[in-house]
Amino acid sequence: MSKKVNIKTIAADLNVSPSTVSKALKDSHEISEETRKKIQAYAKYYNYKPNSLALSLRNQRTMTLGLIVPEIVHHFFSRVIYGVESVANEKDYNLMICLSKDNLEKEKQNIEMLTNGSVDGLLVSVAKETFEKGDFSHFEHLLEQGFPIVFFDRVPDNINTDKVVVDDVAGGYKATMHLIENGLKKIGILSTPPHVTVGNDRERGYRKALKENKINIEDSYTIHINEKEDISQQIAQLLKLPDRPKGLFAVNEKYAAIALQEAKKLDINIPEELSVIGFTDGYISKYTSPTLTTIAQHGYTMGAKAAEMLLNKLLNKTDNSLGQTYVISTNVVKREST
Amino acid sequence: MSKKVNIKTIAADLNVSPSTVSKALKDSHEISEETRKKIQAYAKYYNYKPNSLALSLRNQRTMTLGLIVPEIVHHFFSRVIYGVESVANEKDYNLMICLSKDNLEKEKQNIEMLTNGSVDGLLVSVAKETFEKGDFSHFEHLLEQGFPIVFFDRVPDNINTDKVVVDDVAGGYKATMHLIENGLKKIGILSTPPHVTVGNDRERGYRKALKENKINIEDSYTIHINEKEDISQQIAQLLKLPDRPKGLFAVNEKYAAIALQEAKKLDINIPEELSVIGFTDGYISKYTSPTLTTIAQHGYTMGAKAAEMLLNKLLNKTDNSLGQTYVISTNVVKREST
DNA sequence: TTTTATCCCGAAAACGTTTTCGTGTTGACA
DNA sequence: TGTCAACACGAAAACGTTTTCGGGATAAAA
Repeated sequence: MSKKVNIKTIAADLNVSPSTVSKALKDSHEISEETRKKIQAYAKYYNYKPNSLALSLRNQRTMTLGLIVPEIVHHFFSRVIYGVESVANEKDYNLMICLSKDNLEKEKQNIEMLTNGSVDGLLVSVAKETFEKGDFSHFEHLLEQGFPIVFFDRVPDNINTDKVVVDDVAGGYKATMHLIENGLKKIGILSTPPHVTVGNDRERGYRKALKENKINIEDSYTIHINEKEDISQQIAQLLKLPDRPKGLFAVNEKYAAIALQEAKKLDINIPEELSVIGFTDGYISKYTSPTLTTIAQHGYTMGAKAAEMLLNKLLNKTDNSLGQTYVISTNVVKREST
Repeated sequence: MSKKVNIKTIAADLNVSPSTVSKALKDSHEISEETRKKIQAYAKYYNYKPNSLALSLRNQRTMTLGLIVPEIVHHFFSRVIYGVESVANEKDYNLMICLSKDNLEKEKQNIEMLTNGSVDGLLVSVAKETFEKGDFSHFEHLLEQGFPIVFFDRVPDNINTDKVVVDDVAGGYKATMHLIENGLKKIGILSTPPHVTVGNDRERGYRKALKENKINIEDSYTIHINEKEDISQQIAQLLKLPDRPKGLFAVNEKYAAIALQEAKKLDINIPEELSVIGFTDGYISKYTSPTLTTIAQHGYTMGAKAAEMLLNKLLNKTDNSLGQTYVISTNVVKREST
């Protein structure tokens, strides 16, 4: 069990001062070649590595970014993390990932933890509960202090800060247009309850597309899924309508996949009798049968962009760019279900 | 933009010494009630929070755990992370998550980063490339220094250390037995190349089950998928065999899902003409049609257990438990595909 | 021989904490 | 009035770095 060395122990062992060791290790010209070589050899042999805590304390920066996501067991967020990690690593920044579990209290705890010196900046996607309760005080507090922070995907509406989002309205519009362009007119939507902004926005896009094409909006074609109850059954109801839709836009991948399953049970052929389009570039879509056409959300890009914005704030001290919003555009990924 | 306060600024503002402030904030009896109240009120008002860097440096522990995973865009690892996070949080530990991207060099970098004081202990699932190249020196080094570390899932074989794994051989055995118990005799396997240990182990379980039931092992029924080429096609070949198997064990979820797709293309009814069983409690299995029977791998449990073992090492200084291995058992989750 | 420049190196402060050990003041008591 | 305990607080060291500044030694120049 070889002991852990640090600058002071090296200094003691070699009968020099800590300052000399520090300088020697950075190839300072102040140190004679002889001592320099000696110290470097010793450091290498004993595998000296500077303590990052001490460095952070001294330099007043940690070279790590904080990342708060509601969930990690979710393909989209995994992609985001991947994107963040890639650009952070390129600039020698590390990541500290925390889960809020869509819980306000946990989110506050995370914020507190991370902002007590552990990280230089923060990337956050806000918890559902935070939206429901409308309590953004923890973020406002941070912004007052000028703490660098960038929101992504689920962003607070009425806070003026940097954010990167996907254009959900346009996404819903594109999805619906895709169905319309395939000659469909009777188009249903599987959406979320109205307080979930992403679902709501996508639904707005859906309505916009229908209106523009002068298609009547049939109320019974809109289902607001209640996740507390049996999802399959709610979807089946739509499919059992006497005059059921020929096209179906699901605001997320899960609803789309379940719709596929239910259609199969009811012997509805896809895409001949029913076209289905989902949302999110997830895991599932590629492996359902038929494979699912979806709207790609570009999680990787979103993470990368958010990290880039944050790093810009950290590196260019010129804080002119206040309250920028970057919008990631979506696109249709055509597969077998339409 | 309210300034950030710390003990020294509080001390200066209140005309007391830093030590007094520190003690007052911890309700020390050494401090008079009057000063104590005053300091606490001030701290609360200015929202003082101790700097965790300084604390870590001082206490020589960071209260954070390092976690290195090969991939995050993978449902199984997401579950593991979730498990780790849950037990770590319960003990007031934080998480620092790094991705090795199945890359040896990146793994080494991560190790370096994390072990320079940033974390108190390490949880790691080893990168594929590390196995291929057989270079475990970075881990051995750490173990020599007595650095607390627990491996999970993909663990080095010839290093004596703490690990938690799933019993892959037994899993493969159970999967095959499930098919046999359904009356099947002609059973194929979709496996990985032999150097991937998990695939290899599962295949061993498969062979064991066949042997025990005196079923002849048909070589053409074993496919070692080469991921560099078209996976669908390789699987289709097996299904196009004149005397094709009636049961199919896929060593991971992806292969199983693709097999389903290919079977559909060939108009093979599932499960009537072909039963398929996968491995891993992933995302996909629930949303394919038919839904997939799989072997549940219990990622959450694995993460939780690994974290528990590591925390035990950290908290109970009694380091008697050297080289423990905890095995997580698998079980069949029956769905529609069998 | 004295001045000056150059070369090497060390002391000390700083980052923000905690904790041990003093120490000055007060009041009680002999 | 002198002694002693109790009380309330401060100084300093420590965690592991980096950096500024100063200074001793040597050699070259005056």
